[in-house]
Amino acid sequence: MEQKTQLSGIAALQKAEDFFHPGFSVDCVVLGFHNGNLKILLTRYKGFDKWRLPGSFVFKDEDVDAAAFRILKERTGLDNVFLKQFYLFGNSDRNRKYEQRVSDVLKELYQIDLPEDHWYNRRIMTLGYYALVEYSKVRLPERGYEGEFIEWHDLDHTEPMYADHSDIVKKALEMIRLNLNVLPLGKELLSEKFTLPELRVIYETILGNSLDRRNFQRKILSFGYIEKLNEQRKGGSHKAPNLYKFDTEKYEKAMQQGFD
Amino acid sequence: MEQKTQLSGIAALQKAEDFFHPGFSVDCVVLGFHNGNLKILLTRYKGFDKWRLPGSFVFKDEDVDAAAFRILKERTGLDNVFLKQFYLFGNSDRNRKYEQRVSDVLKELYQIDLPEDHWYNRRIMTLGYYALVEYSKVRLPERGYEGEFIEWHDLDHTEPMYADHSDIVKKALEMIRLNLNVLPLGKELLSEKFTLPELRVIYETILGNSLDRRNFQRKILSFGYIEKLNEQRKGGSHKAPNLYKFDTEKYEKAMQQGFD
DNA sequence: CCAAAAGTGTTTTGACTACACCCATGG
DNA sequence: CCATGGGTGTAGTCAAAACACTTTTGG
Repeated sequence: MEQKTQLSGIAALQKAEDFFHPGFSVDCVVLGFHNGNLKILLTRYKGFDKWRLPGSFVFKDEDVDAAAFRILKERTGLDNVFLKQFYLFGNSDRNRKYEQRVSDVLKELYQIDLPEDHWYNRRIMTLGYYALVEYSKVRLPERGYEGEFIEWHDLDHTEPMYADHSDIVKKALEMIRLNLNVLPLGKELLSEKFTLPELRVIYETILGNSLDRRNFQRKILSFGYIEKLNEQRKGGSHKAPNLYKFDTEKYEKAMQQGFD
Repeated sequence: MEQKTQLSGIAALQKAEDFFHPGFSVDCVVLGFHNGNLKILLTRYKGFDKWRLPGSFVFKDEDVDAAAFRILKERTGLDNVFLKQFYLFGNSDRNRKYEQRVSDVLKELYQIDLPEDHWYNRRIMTLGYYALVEYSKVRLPERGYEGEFIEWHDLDHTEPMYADHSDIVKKALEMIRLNLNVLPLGKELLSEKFTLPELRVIYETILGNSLDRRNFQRKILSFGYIEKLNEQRKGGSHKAPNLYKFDTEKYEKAMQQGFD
Protein backbone atom coordinates (compact mmCIF):
# COMPACT_ATOMS: atom_id res chain seq x y z
CA MET A 1 0.00 0.00 0.00
CA GLU A 2 2.83 2.39 0.87
CA GLN A 3 4.38 1.67 -2.45
CA LYS A 4 1.22 2.37 -4.36
CA THR A 5 0.66 5.74 -2.83
CA GLN A 6 4.18 6.84 -3.53
CA LEU A 7 4.09 5.63 -7.08
CA SER A 8 0.84 7.06 -8.29
CA GLY A 9 0.93 9.53 -11.12
CA ILE A 10 3.90 10.03 -13.41
CA ALA A 11 6.35 8.11 -11.26
CA ALA A 12 4.30 4.97 -11.70
CA LEU A 13 3.72 5.48 -15.41
CA GLN A 14 7.44 5.05 -16.06
CA LYS A 15 7.48 1.70 -14.35
CA ALA A 16 4.53 0.18 -16.11
CA GLU A 17 6.07 -3.27 -16.47
CA ASP A 18 6.89 -3.47 -12.80
CA PHE A 19 3.67 -2.24 -11.32
CA PHE A 20 0.65 -2.42 -13.60
CA HIS A 21 -1.51 -5.17 -14.92
CA PRO A 22 -0.73 -4.71 -18.62
CA GLY A 23 -3.20 -3.60 -21.26
CA PHE A 24 -5.95 -2.79 -18.83
CA SER A 25 -7.43 0.24 -17.13
CA VAL A 26 -10.43 1.38 -15.14
CA ASP A 27 -12.49 4.48 -15.93
CA CYS A 28 -15.17 5.94 -13.70
CA VAL A 29 -18.34 7.79 -14.59
CA VAL A 30 -18.80 9.78 -11.40
CA LEU A 31 -22.18 11.43 -10.98
CA GLY A 32 -23.19 14.08 -8.50
CA PHE A 33 -26.22 16.30 -8.09
CA HIS A 34 -26.03 20.05 -7.56
CA ASN A 35 -28.45 22.94 -8.03
CA GLY A 36 -30.99 20.70 -9.68
CA ASN A 37 -28.51 19.35 -12.22
CA LEU A 38 -26.69 16.07 -12.61
CA LYS A 39 -22.95 16.65 -12.78
CA ILE A 40 -20.15 14.43 -13.98
CA LEU A 41 -16.59 14.55 -12.70
CA LEU A 42 -14.05 14.98 -15.50
CA THR A 43 -10.31 15.35 -15.61
CA ARG A 44 -7.87 16.79 -18.10
CA TYR A 45 -4.29 15.56 -18.07
CA LYS A 46 -1.38 17.88 -18.53
CA GLY A 47 -0.45 17.68 -22.21
CA PHE A 48 -3.86 16.50 -23.38
CA ASP A 49 -6.47 18.67 -25.08
CA LYS A 50 -9.65 16.97 -24.06
CA TRP A 51 -11.54 16.09 -20.95
CA ARG A 52 -11.66 12.48 -19.95
CA LEU A 53 -13.08 10.20 -17.31
CA PRO A 54 -11.08 9.81 -14.13
CA GLY A 55 -9.26 6.53 -14.50
CA SER A 56 -6.15 4.59 -13.76
CA PHE A 57 -4.21 1.51 -14.56
CA VAL A 58 -4.53 -1.30 -12.06
CA PHE A 59 -1.66 -2.42 -9.87
CA LYS A 60 -0.58 -5.99 -10.33
CA ASP A 61 -1.65 -7.03 -6.86
CA GLU A 62 -4.76 -4.84 -6.72
CA ASP A 63 -8.37 -5.99 -7.10
CA VAL A 64 -10.09 -4.25 -9.98
CA ASP A 65 -12.78 -2.98 -7.62
CA ALA A 66 -10.06 -1.64 -5.35
CA ALA A 67 -8.60 0.33 -8.23
CA ALA A 68 -11.95 1.98 -8.81
CA PHE A 69 -12.23 2.88 -5.12
CA ARG A 70 -8.70 4.26 -5.22
CA ILE A 71 -9.54 6.45 -8.21
CA LEU A 72 -12.49 7.91 -6.33
CA LYS A 73 -10.56 8.36 -3.12
CA GLU A 74 -7.74 10.19 -4.88
CA ARG A 75 -10.02 12.58 -6.75
CA THR A 76 -12.85 13.18 -4.31
CA GLY A 77 -11.48 12.26 -0.90
CA LEU A 78 -14.41 9.92 -0.43
CA ASP A 79 -14.32 6.37 0.90
CA ASN A 80 -17.03 3.76 0.51
CA VAL A 81 -18.43 5.32 -2.61
CA PHE A 82 -21.24 3.54 -4.41
CA LEU A 83 -19.50 1.90 -7.39
CA LYS A 84 -20.60 -0.66 -9.96
CA GLN A 85 -18.74 -2.05 -12.92
CA PHE A 86 -20.96 -1.89 -15.98
CA TYR A 87 -19.09 -2.78 -19.16
CA LEU A 88 -15.70 -3.74 -20.53
CA PHE A 89 -14.66 -1.74 -23.54
CA GLY A 90 -12.30 -4.03 -25.40
CA ASN A 91 -12.38 -3.44 -29.13
CA SER A 92 -9.05 -3.95 -30.80
CA ASP A 93 -9.09 -0.45 -32.29
CA ARG A 94 -9.68 1.21 -28.94
CA ASN A 95 -6.30 2.88 -28.91
CA ARG A 96 -5.56 3.09 -32.60
CA LYS A 97 -8.17 5.79 -32.96
CA TYR A 98 -6.93 7.89 -30.06
CA GLU A 99 -5.72 11.31 -31.07
CA GLN A 100 -2.92 11.46 -28.52
CA ARG A 101 -0.95 8.47 -27.37
CA VAL A 102 0.14 8.13 -23.78
CA SER A 103 3.72 7.43 -24.81
CA ASP A 104 3.95 10.54 -26.99
CA VAL A 105 2.78 12.75 -24.17
CA LEU A 106 5.16 11.08 -21.73
CA LYS A 107 8.00 11.75 -24.10
CA GLU A 108 7.08 15.35 -24.78
CA LEU A 109 6.46 16.33 -21.20
CA TYR A 110 8.80 14.14 -19.22
CA GLN A 111 11.38 12.93 -21.73
CA ILE A 112 10.35 9.39 -20.95
CA ASP A 113 11.13 7.12 -23.88
CA LEU A 114 9.07 4.00 -24.28
CA PRO A 115 9.64 1.38 -26.97
CA GLU A 116 7.17 1.40 -29.86
CA ASP A 117 5.85 -2.02 -28.91
CA HIS A 118 5.18 -1.13 -25.28
CA TRP A 119 1.66 -1.98 -24.19
CA TYR A 120 0.93 1.72 -23.70
CA ASN A 121 0.89 1.91 -27.48
CA ARG A 122 -1.27 -1.14 -28.03
CA ARG A 123 -4.91 -1.80 -27.33
CA ILE A 124 -5.77 -1.04 -23.73
CA MET A 125 -9.04 -2.43 -22.46
CA THR A 126 -10.94 -0.37 -19.98
CA LEU A 127 -13.53 -1.45 -17.48
CA GLY A 128 -16.23 1.17 -16.92
CA TYR A 129 -17.57 1.83 -13.43
CA TYR A 130 -20.31 4.22 -12.52
CA ALA A 131 -20.22 6.00 -9.18
CA LEU A 132 -22.88 7.96 -7.33
CA VAL A 133 -21.49 10.50 -4.92
CA GLU A 134 -22.78 13.24 -2.68
CA TYR A 135 -21.70 16.42 -4.43
CA SER A 136 -21.35 18.50 -1.28
CA LYS A 137 -18.99 16.01 0.31
CA VAL A 138 -16.56 15.96 -2.58
CA ARG A 139 -13.33 17.89 -2.03
CA LEU A 140 -11.55 18.30 -5.34
CA PRO A 141 -7.76 18.61 -5.08
CA GLU A 142 -7.16 22.35 -5.42
CA ARG A 143 -4.38 22.16 -7.96
CA GLY A 144 -5.63 18.98 -9.49
CA TYR A 145 -4.19 15.58 -8.81
CA GLU A 146 -0.81 14.46 -10.19
CA GLY A 147 -0.93 16.65 -13.24
CA GLU A 148 -4.68 16.35 -13.75
CA PHE A 149 -7.17 19.20 -13.66
CA ILE A 150 -10.40 18.03 -12.12
CA GLU A 151 -13.81 19.65 -12.52
CA TRP A 152 -17.49 18.98 -12.30
CA HIS A 153 -19.28 19.33 -15.65
CA ASP A 154 -22.94 19.41 -16.50
CA LEU A 155 -23.96 15.96 -17.64
CA ASP A 156 -25.88 17.29 -20.61
CA HIS A 157 -23.00 19.51 -21.67
CA THR A 158 -21.79 17.48 -24.61
CA GLU A 159 -18.29 18.71 -25.34
CA PRO A 160 -16.52 15.80 -27.07
CA MET A 161 -14.28 13.86 -24.73
CA TYR A 162 -10.98 12.08 -25.12
CA ALA A 163 -11.07 8.91 -27.20
CA ASP A 164 -14.24 6.88 -26.67
CA HIS A 165 -15.01 8.35 -23.26
CA SER A 166 -18.24 9.92 -24.52
CA ASP A 167 -19.41 6.43 -25.50
CA ILE A 168 -18.52 5.16 -22.05
CA VAL A 169 -20.67 7.85 -20.45
CA LYS A 170 -23.54 7.00 -22.78
CA LYS A 171 -23.32 3.33 -21.93
CA ALA A 172 -23.12 4.14 -18.21
CA LEU A 173 -26.37 6.07 -18.36
CA GLU A 174 -28.06 3.23 -20.26
CA MET A 175 -26.99 0.79 -17.59
CA ILE A 176 -28.07 3.10 -14.79
CA ARG A 177 -31.46 3.48 -16.46
CA LEU A 178 -31.82 -0.30 -16.64
CA ASN A 179 -31.16 -0.62 -12.94
CA LEU A 180 -32.96 2.46 -11.73
CA ASN A 181 -35.32 0.64 -9.40
CA VAL A 182 -32.44 -1.15 -7.72
CA LEU A 183 -30.19 1.87 -7.21
CA PRO A 184 -30.27 3.88 -3.96
CA LEU A 185 -30.20 7.22 -5.77
CA GLY A 186 -31.60 9.06 -2.78
CA LYS A 187 -28.95 7.77 -0.46
CA GLU A 188 -25.95 8.25 -2.71
CA LEU A 189 -26.61 11.47 -4.59
CA LEU A 190 -28.35 13.57 -1.96
CA SER A 191 -27.33 14.72 1.47
CA GLU A 192 -28.84 13.07 4.51
CA LYS A 193 -32.02 15.12 4.43
CA PHE A 194 -33.69 15.80 1.11
CA THR A 195 -37.07 16.62 -0.37
CA LEU A 196 -39.05 14.40 -2.69
CA PRO A 197 -39.04 17.00 -5.47
CA GLU A 198 -35.23 16.92 -5.38
CA LEU A 199 -35.26 13.16 -5.67
CA ARG A 200 -37.77 13.30 -8.49
CA VAL A 201 -35.61 15.66 -10.52
CA ILE A 202 -32.80 13.10 -10.38
CA TYR A 203 -35.02 10.38 -11.74
CA GLU A 204 -36.37 12.73 -14.39
CA THR A 205 -32.89 13.76 -15.49
CA ILE A 206 -31.68 10.20 -15.82
CA LEU A 207 -34.84 8.99 -17.52
CA GLY A 208 -35.00 12.04 -19.76
CA ASN A 209 -38.69 12.70 -19.20
CA SER A 210 -40.89 14.23 -16.56
CA LEU A 211 -42.74 12.21 -13.96
CA ASP A 212 -46.09 12.86 -12.35
CA ARG A 213 -45.31 14.43 -9.01
CA ARG A 214 -48.09 12.69 -7.12
CA ASN A 215 -47.60 9.23 -8.58
CA PHE A 216 -43.85 9.48 -8.08
CA GLN A 217 -44.24 10.28 -4.40
CA ARG A 218 -46.70 7.51 -3.81
CA LYS A 219 -44.51 4.96 -5.55
CA ILE A 220 -41.20 5.91 -4.00
CA LEU A 221 -42.74 5.99 -0.52
CA SER A 222 -44.44 2.64 -1.08
CA PHE A 223 -40.99 1.03 -1.25
CA GLY A 224 -40.77 1.80 2.43
CA TYR A 225 -37.12 2.78 2.69
CA ILE A 226 -37.59 6.54 2.62
CA GLU A 227 -38.62 8.04 5.90
CA LYS A 228 -40.53 11.28 6.39
CA LEU A 229 -39.06 13.76 8.87
CA ASN A 230 -40.84 16.42 10.86
CA GLU A 231 -38.99 19.23 9.14
CA GLN A 232 -39.46 21.40 6.11
CA ARG A 233 -37.02 23.11 3.84
CA LYS A 234 -37.73 26.86 3.86
CA GLY A 235 -36.53 29.24 1.24
CA GLY A 236 -38.58 29.05 -1.93
CA SER A 237 -41.46 31.39 -2.58
CA HIS A 238 -43.85 28.52 -2.22
CA LYS A 239 -44.99 26.01 0.32
CA ALA A 240 -42.05 24.53 2.20
CA PRO A 241 -41.46 20.93 1.11
CA ASN A 242 -41.05 18.16 3.64
CA LEU A 243 -37.68 16.62 4.34
CA TYR A 244 -37.05 12.89 4.13
CA LYS A 245 -34.17 10.60 4.86
CA PHE A 246 -33.01 7.34 3.38
CA ASP A 247 -33.27 4.26 5.61
CA THR A 248 -30.34 2.09 4.59
CA GLU A 249 -31.39 -0.89 6.66
CA LYS A 250 -34.84 -1.04 5.18
CA TYR A 251 -33.41 -0.52 1.70
CA GLU A 252 -31.09 -3.47 2.07
CA LYS A 253 -33.84 -5.68 3.39
CA ALA A 254 -36.03 -4.73 0.46
CA MET A 255 -33.25 -5.52 -2.00
CA GLN A 256 -32.46 -8.88 -0.47
CA GLN A 257 -36.05 -9.99 -0.52
CA GLY A 258 -37.83 -9.31 -3.72
CA PHE A 259 -36.82 -7.35 -6.72
CA ASP A 260 -38.52 -8.13 -9.98
CA MET B 1 -6.96 -14.61 -39.52
CA GLU B 2 -4.88 -17.38 -41.09
CA GLN B 3 -2.34 -16.94 -38.41
CA LYS B 4 -4.88 -17.19 -35.65
CA THR B 5 -6.38 -20.39 -36.86
CA GLN B 6 -3.00 -22.04 -37.18
CA LEU B 7 -1.92 -20.91 -33.78
CA SER B 8 -4.88 -21.86 -31.68
CA GLY B 9 -4.35 -24.39 -28.95
CA ILE B 10 -0.96 -25.38 -27.61
CA ALA B 11 1.02 -23.81 -30.43
CA ALA B 12 -0.31 -20.40 -29.48
CA LEU B 13 0.13 -20.91 -25.75
CA GLN B 14 3.91 -21.05 -26.22
CA LYS B 15 3.96 -17.70 -27.94
CA ALA B 16 1.87 -15.80 -25.44
CA GLU B 17 3.96 -12.64 -25.61
CA ASP B 18 3.71 -12.45 -29.36
CA PHE B 19 0.06 -13.18 -29.83
CA PHE B 20 -2.10 -12.61 -26.79
CA HIS B 21 -3.35 -9.59 -24.98
CA PRO B 22 -1.61 -10.24 -21.66
CA GLY B 23 -3.33 -11.07 -18.40
CA PHE B 24 -6.78 -11.37 -19.89
CA SER B 25 -9.11 -14.13 -21.03
CA VAL B 26 -12.70 -14.73 -22.04
CA ASP B 27 -14.90 -17.50 -20.62
CA CYS B 28 -18.28 -18.49 -21.96
CA VAL B 29 -21.30 -19.88 -20.13
CA VAL B 30 -22.95 -21.70 -23.03
CA LEU B 31 -26.52 -22.80 -22.41
CA GLY B 32 -28.60 -25.22 -24.46
CA PHE B 33 -31.91 -26.97 -23.90
CA HIS B 34 -32.46 -30.67 -24.42
CA ASN B 35 -35.03 -33.18 -23.19
CA GLY B 36 -36.61 -30.63 -20.94
CA ASN B 37 -33.32 -29.73 -19.25
CA LEU B 38 -30.99 -26.79 -19.44
CA LYS B 39 -27.51 -27.92 -20.38
CA ILE B 40 -24.17 -26.16 -20.07
CA LEU B 41 -21.20 -26.78 -22.34
CA LEU B 42 -18.06 -27.64 -20.39
CA THR B 43 -14.54 -28.58 -21.36
CA ARG B 44 -11.72 -30.42 -19.64
CA TYR B 45 -8.18 -29.72 -20.73
CA LYS B 46 -5.62 -32.44 -21.08
CA GLY B 47 -3.64 -32.49 -17.85
CA PHE B 48 -6.37 -30.85 -15.76
CA ASP B 49 -8.66 -32.64 -13.33
CA LYS B 50 -11.69 -30.46 -13.43
CA TRP B 51 -14.26 -29.26 -15.88
CA ARG B 52 -14.14 -25.64 -16.86
CA LEU B 53 -15.91 -23.12 -19.02
CA PRO B 54 -14.86 -22.96 -22.65
CA GLY B 55 -12.57 -20.00 -22.87
CA SER B 56 -9.55 -18.51 -24.53
CA PHE B 57 -7.02 -15.79 -24.38
CA VAL B 58 -7.63 -12.90 -26.75
CA PHE B 59 -5.37 -12.20 -29.69
CA LYS B 60 -3.68 -8.83 -29.65
CA ASP B 61 -5.55 -7.54 -32.67
CA GLU B 62 -8.85 -9.24 -31.86
CA ASP B 63 -11.97 -7.57 -30.49
CA VAL B 64 -13.03 -9.10 -27.19
CA ASP B 65 -16.45 -9.90 -28.63
CA ALA B 66 -14.74 -11.58 -31.57
CA ALA B 67 -12.81 -13.81 -29.21
CA ALA B 68 -16.08 -14.95 -27.64
CA PHE B 69 -17.53 -15.71 -31.06
CA ARG B 70 -14.37 -17.61 -31.98
CA ILE B 71 -14.62 -19.71 -28.83
CA LEU B 72 -18.18 -20.66 -29.74
CA LYS B 73 -17.36 -21.33 -33.37
CA GLU B 74 -14.46 -23.60 -32.49
CA ARG B 75 -16.44 -25.65 -29.97
CA THR B 76 -19.90 -25.76 -31.49
CA GLY B 77 -19.46 -24.96 -35.17
CA LEU B 78 -22.02 -22.20 -34.80
CA ASP B 79 -21.79 -18.67 -36.15
CA ASN B 80 -23.85 -15.72 -35.04
CA VAL B 81 -24.49 -17.13 -31.62
CA PHE B 82 -26.35 -14.99 -29.10
CA LEU B 83 -23.61 -13.71 -26.82
CA LYS B 84 -23.51 -11.07 -24.09
CA GLN B 85 -20.69 -10.03 -21.81
CA PHE B 86 -21.93 -9.96 -18.24
CA TYR B 87 -19.10 -9.43 -15.77
CA LEU B 88 -15.36 -9.00 -15.46
CA PHE B 89 -13.78 -11.21 -12.82
CA GLY B 90 -10.68 -9.33 -11.81
CA ASN B 91 -9.76 -9.97 -8.22
CA SER B 92 -6.05 -10.00 -7.59
CA ASP B 93 -6.17 -13.49 -6.09
CA ARG B 94 -7.95 -14.98 -9.10
CA ASN B 95 -5.00 -17.14 -10.04
CA ARG B 96 -3.28 -17.52 -6.74
CA LYS B 97 -6.03 -19.81 -5.54
CA TYR B 98 -6.01 -22.03 -8.63
CA GLU B 99 -5.11 -25.62 -7.92
CA GLN B 100 -3.22 -26.12 -11.16
CA ARG B 101 -1.26 -23.42 -12.91
CA VAL B 102 -1.22 -23.17 -16.66
CA SER B 103 2.56 -23.02 -16.73
CA ASP B 104 2.94 -26.19 -14.64
CA VAL B 105 0.70 -28.15 -16.95
CA LEU B 106 2.47 -26.79 -20.02
CA LYS B 107 5.75 -27.93 -18.58
CA GLU B 108 4.53 -31.37 -17.58
CA LEU B 109 2.77 -32.19 -20.81
CA TYR B 110 4.73 -30.33 -23.43
CA GLN B 111 8.07 -29.58 -21.78
CA ILE B 112 7.40 -25.89 -22.32
CA ASP B 113 9.33 -23.84 -19.80
CA LEU B 114 7.96 -20.46 -18.88
CA PRO B 115 9.69 -18.02 -16.54
CA GLU B 116 8.21 -17.74 -13.06
CA ASP B 117 7.20 -14.12 -13.65
CA HIS B 118 5.37 -14.85 -16.90
CA TRP B 119 1.84 -13.43 -16.94
CA TYR B 120 0.46 -16.96 -17.10
CA ASN B 121 1.48 -17.24 -13.48
CA ARG B 122 0.06 -13.91 -12.39
CA ARG B 123 -3.48 -12.67 -12.03
CA ILE B 124 -5.44 -13.23 -15.21
CA MET B 125 -8.70 -11.34 -15.51
CA THR B 126 -11.52 -13.04 -17.30
CA LEU B 127 -14.54 -11.52 -18.96
CA GLY B 128 -17.63 -13.70 -18.66
CA TYR B 129 -20.01 -14.07 -21.59
CA TYR B 130 -23.23 -15.98 -21.62
CA ALA B 131 -24.37 -17.67 -24.80
CA LEU B 132 -27.72 -19.16 -25.75
CA VAL B 133 -27.50 -21.84 -28.44
CA GLU B 134 -29.78 -24.30 -30.15
CA TYR B 135 -28.73 -27.65 -28.75
CA SER B 136 -29.62 -29.67 -31.82
CA LYS B 137 -27.46 -27.53 -34.09
CA VAL B 138 -24.33 -27.91 -32.02
CA ARG B 139 -21.72 -30.28 -33.43
CA LEU B 140 -19.16 -31.04 -30.78
CA PRO B 141 -15.69 -31.92 -32.11
CA GLU B 142 -15.58 -35.70 -31.86
CA ARG B 143 -12.21 -35.99 -30.25
CA GLY B 144 -12.45 -32.69 -28.49
CA TYR B 145 -10.77 -29.53 -29.62
CA GLU B 146 -7.02 -28.95 -29.32
CA GLY B 147 -6.55 -31.17 -26.32
CA GLU B 148 -9.91 -30.35 -24.76
CA PHE B 149 -12.71 -32.78 -24.07
CA ILE B 150 -16.04 -31.12 -24.62
CA GLU B 151 -19.38 -32.22 -23.23
CA TRP B 152 -22.82 -31.02 -22.37
CA HIS B 153 -23.59 -31.18 -18.65
CA ASP B 154 -26.82 -30.74 -16.76
CA LEU B 155 -26.93 -27.22 -15.44
CA ASP B 156 -28.09 -28.33 -12.01
CA HIS B 157 -25.36 -30.96 -11.77
CA THR B 158 -23.09 -29.18 -9.36
CA GLU B 159 -19.74 -30.95 -9.66
CA PRO B 160 -17.15 -28.38 -8.58
CA MET B 161 -15.42 -26.74 -11.51
CA TYR B 162 -11.92 -25.49 -12.13
CA ALA B 163 -10.92 -22.39 -10.18
CA ASP B 164 -13.76 -19.89 -9.81
CA HIS B 165 -15.70 -21.15 -12.81
CA SER B 166 -18.62 -22.24 -10.64
CA ASP B 167 -18.91 -18.66 -9.43
CA ILE B 168 -18.89 -17.45 -13.00
CA VAL B 169 -21.79 -19.74 -13.85
CA LYS B 170 -23.69 -18.54 -10.81
CA LYS B 171 -23.20 -14.91 -11.75
CA ALA B 172 -24.21 -15.64 -15.36
CA LEU B 173 -27.51 -17.10 -14.21
CA GLU B 174 -28.13 -14.09 -11.97
CA MET B 175 -27.54 -11.75 -14.86
CA ILE B 176 -29.74 -13.81 -17.18
CA ARG B 177 -32.49 -13.73 -14.58
CA LEU B 178 -32.22 -9.95 -14.35
CA ASN B 179 -32.62 -9.62 -18.10
CA LEU B 180 -35.15 -12.39 -18.66
CA ASN B 181 -37.78 -10.17 -20.21
CA VAL B 182 -35.30 -8.76 -22.71
CA LEU B 183 -33.77 -12.05 -23.82
CA PRO B 184 -35.08 -13.94 -26.86
CA LEU B 185 -35.00 -17.30 -25.11
CA GLY B 186 -37.46 -18.83 -27.54
CA LYS B 187 -35.42 -17.86 -30.54
CA GLU B 188 -32.02 -18.87 -29.29
CA LEU B 189 -32.59 -22.00 -27.23
CA LEU B 190 -35.32 -23.74 -29.21
CA SER B 191 -35.55 -24.90 -32.79
CA GLU B 192 -37.61 -22.92 -35.24
CA LYS B 193 -40.90 -24.48 -34.22
CA PHE B 194 -41.62 -25.01 -30.56
CA THR B 195 -44.50 -25.37 -28.13
CA LEU B 196 -45.35 -22.98 -25.35
CA PRO B 197 -44.91 -25.64 -22.66
CA GLU B 198 -41.33 -26.13 -23.88
CA LEU B 199 -40.72 -22.41 -23.63
CA ARG B 200 -42.27 -22.27 -20.21
CA VAL B 201 -39.98 -24.99 -18.87
CA ILE B 202 -36.98 -22.87 -19.87
CA TYR B 203 -38.27 -19.89 -17.94
CA GLU B 204 -39.11 -22.11 -14.98
CA THR B 205 -35.66 -23.67 -14.94
CA ILE B 206 -33.90 -20.34 -15.05
CA LEU B 207 -36.19 -18.73 -12.49
CA GLY B 208 -36.13 -21.80 -10.29
CA ASN B 209 -39.86 -21.89 -9.71
CA SER B 210 -42.95 -23.01 -11.56
CA LEU B 211 -45.17 -20.67 -13.51
CA ASP B 212 -48.91 -20.79 -14.03
CA ARG B 213 -49.39 -22.36 -17.44
CA ARG B 214 -52.30 -20.15 -18.45
CA ASN B 215 -50.89 -16.86 -17.22
CA PHE B 216 -47.55 -17.61 -18.81
CA GLN B 217 -49.11 -18.22 -22.21
CA ARG B 218 -51.20 -15.10 -22.06
CA LYS B 219 -48.25 -12.95 -21.07
CA ILE B 220 -45.70 -14.30 -23.52
CA LEU B 221 -48.18 -14.04 -26.41
CA SER B 222 -49.14 -10.51 -25.38
CA PHE B 223 -45.59 -9.43 -26.27
CA GLY B 224 -46.58 -10.08 -29.86
CA TYR B 225 -43.35 -11.57 -31.17
CA ILE B 226 -44.33 -15.22 -30.93
CA GLU B 227 -46.48 -16.43 -33.76
CA LYS B 228 -48.93 -19.31 -33.63
CA LEU B 229 -48.64 -21.90 -36.41
CA ASN B 230 -51.32 -24.19 -37.75
CA GLU B 231 -49.50 -27.28 -36.62
CA GLN B 232 -49.38 -29.47 -33.56
CA ARG B 233 -46.67 -31.64 -32.12
CA LYS B 234 -47.95 -35.21 -31.88
CA GLY B 235 -46.44 -37.84 -29.66
CA GLY B 236 -47.45 -37.44 -26.04
CA SER B 237 -50.32 -39.31 -24.50
CA HIS B 238 -52.28 -36.14 -24.26
CA LYS B 239 -53.66 -33.39 -26.39
CA ALA B 240 -51.18 -32.34 -29.07
CA PRO B 241 -49.74 -28.92 -28.22
CA ASN B 242 -49.66 -26.13 -30.75
CA LEU B 243 -46.46 -25.11 -32.46
CA TYR B 244 -45.23 -21.52 -32.46
CA LYS B 245 -42.38 -19.66 -34.04
CA PHE B 246 -40.33 -16.67 -33.01
CA ASP B 247 -40.80 -13.52 -35.10
CA THR B 248 -37.40 -11.83 -35.01
CA GLU B 249 -38.54 -8.66 -36.73
CA LYS B 250 -41.34 -8.04 -34.29
CA TYR B 251 -39.04 -8.90 -31.39
CA GLU B 252 -36.51 -6.31 -32.46
CA LYS B 253 -39.16 -3.67 -32.94
CA ALA B 254 -40.53 -4.39 -29.49
CA MET B 255 -37.05 -4.11 -27.97
CA GLN B 256 -36.26 -0.84 -29.70
CA GLN B 257 -39.47 0.78 -28.61
CA GLY B 258 -40.30 0.25 -25.02
CA PHE B 259 -38.77 -1.94 -22.41
CA ASP B 260 -39.31 -0.99 -18.82
C1' DC C 1 -53.02 39.39 -3.42
C1' DC C 2 -50.67 36.65 -6.67
C1' DA C 3 -47.54 33.29 -8.65
C1' DA C 4 -45.10 29.27 -7.84
C1' DA C 5 -44.61 24.99 -6.19
C1' DA C 6 -45.90 21.56 -2.52
C1' DG C 7 -49.33 18.43 -0.20
C1' DT C 8 -53.06 15.14 -0.66
C1' DG C 9 -57.23 12.02 -2.61
C1' DT C 10 -60.18 9.80 -6.23
C1' DT C 11 -61.32 7.41 -10.34
C1' DT C 12 -60.14 4.67 -14.07
C1' DT C 13 -57.56 1.41 -16.43
C1' DG C 14 -54.91 -2.43 -17.20
C1' DA C 15 -51.96 -6.06 -15.60
C1' DC C 16 -51.16 -10.04 -12.81
C1' DT C 17 -53.22 -13.80 -9.91
C1' DA C 18 -55.83 -17.54 -8.92
C1' DC C 19 -58.76 -20.71 -10.22
C1' DA C 20 -62.20 -24.37 -13.26
C1' DC C 21 -63.65 -26.59 -17.05
C1' DC C 22 -63.16 -28.84 -21.48
C1' DC C 23 -60.35 -31.28 -25.12
C1' DA C 24 -57.26 -34.46 -27.48
C1' DT C 25 -54.12 -38.44 -27.30
C1' DG C 26 -51.90 -43.01 -26.14
C1' DG C 27 -52.15 -46.88 -23.67
C1' DC D 1 -62.14 -45.24 -20.50
C1' DC D 2 -58.80 -43.03 -18.01
C1' DA D 3 -54.63 -40.58 -16.98
C1' DT D 4 -51.94 -36.97 -18.70
C1' DG D 5 -51.17 -32.70 -20.12
C1' DG D 6 -52.83 -28.85 -23.40
C1' DG D 7 -56.26 -25.17 -24.57
C1' DT D 8 -59.17 -21.34 -23.08
C1' DG D 9 -62.15 -17.97 -19.98
C1' DT D 10 -63.39 -15.26 -15.82
C1' DA D 11 -63.59 -12.86 -11.42
C1' DG D 12 -60.79 -10.57 -7.98
C1' DT D 13 -56.97 -7.81 -6.59
C1' DC D 14 -53.53 -4.49 -6.85
C1' DA D 15 -50.64 -1.18 -8.86
C1' DA D 16 -50.02 2.55 -12.29
C1' DA D 17 -51.93 6.52 -14.75
C1' DA D 18 -54.62 10.50 -15.11
C1' DC D 19 -56.38 14.13 -13.01
C1' DA D 20 -58.13 18.66 -9.39
C1' DC D 21 -58.21 21.04 -5.49
C1' DT D 22 -56.10 23.04 -1.41
C1' DT D 23 -52.01 24.93 1.16
C1' DT D 24 -47.99 27.60 2.11
C1' DT D 25 -44.54 31.00 1.12
C1' DG D 26 -41.99 35.17 -0.77
C1' DG D 27 -42.42 39.16 -3.22
